[in-house]
Amino acid sequence: MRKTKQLKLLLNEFNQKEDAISIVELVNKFSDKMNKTTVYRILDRFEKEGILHWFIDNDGLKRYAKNKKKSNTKEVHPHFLCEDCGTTSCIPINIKLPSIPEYIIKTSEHFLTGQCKKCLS
Amino acid sequence: MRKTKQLKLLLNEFNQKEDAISIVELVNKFSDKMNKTTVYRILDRFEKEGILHWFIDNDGLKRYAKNKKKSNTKEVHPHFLCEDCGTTSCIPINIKLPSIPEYIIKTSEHFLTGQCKKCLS
DNA sequence: CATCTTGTTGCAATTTAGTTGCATTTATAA
DNA sequence: TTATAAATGCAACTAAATTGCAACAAGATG
Repeated sequence: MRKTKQLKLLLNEFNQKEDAISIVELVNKFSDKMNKTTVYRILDRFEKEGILHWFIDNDGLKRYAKNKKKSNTKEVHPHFLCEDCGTTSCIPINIKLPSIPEYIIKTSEHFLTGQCKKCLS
Repeated sequence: MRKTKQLKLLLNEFNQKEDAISIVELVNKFSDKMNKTTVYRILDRFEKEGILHWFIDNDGLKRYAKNKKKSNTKEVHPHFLCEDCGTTSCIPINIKLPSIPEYIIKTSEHFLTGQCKKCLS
């Protein structure tokens, strides 16, 4: 991957905050810095490189978040949307893949909503 | 709710098969029987009546499935997409809401992929 | 340092899911 | 049978995401 200035801007964004960020949010934030197509493509590359992972949130919007360790396997942890502050974040707990009789489970997405610790304190 | 022929067609569809059906699928299947707007609106009514519930699948598509019992509260059970046969279904097990320290959990969506029992046997 | 190669970007056009307003139709209660 | 409110069809619209192609620029090579 070439270190273009657009790539650096996006990478920096994910290094600044831990939250999961929606593509729409990024496209708007950087609308004067880069084309929306570029945002989509860079995020796509980041995912393939194992830097980010993504999931579909409650609204059907795609969100990206940083991986803890570089890996190409999708991380298995819940994603949480706070109804109060609106931030979506990865919950750093290991969810054990549920075992269902007669099924083979390969991937698991867990999406939660409620109130986060910041908004409760 | 009036028993229109469009409503009966859709209701029949959900009575025929247990699987979760995407709106897109229904719009295509009944494109010569009713307008797509009608599909959206009838499904919306079914949900308000507690006949169906919905969730966003892996692709960001809205899917509807029958409720076991009539209720207006969202059911808490995992949804499963079989990679082989492509069907999405409700897994009839009770998922206990995960408890996360310092968080209040209100809703929980669990989306799984893998292979279903039909495809394994 | 200059130049070449190819990965990357911008732009415009397109696709697709989902929504809205309004005129018309139809289920059903009176 | 008729009135009326609910439901439908249609066309236009919004918004997310994708695609093709020409232009650009990172960084490797000489």
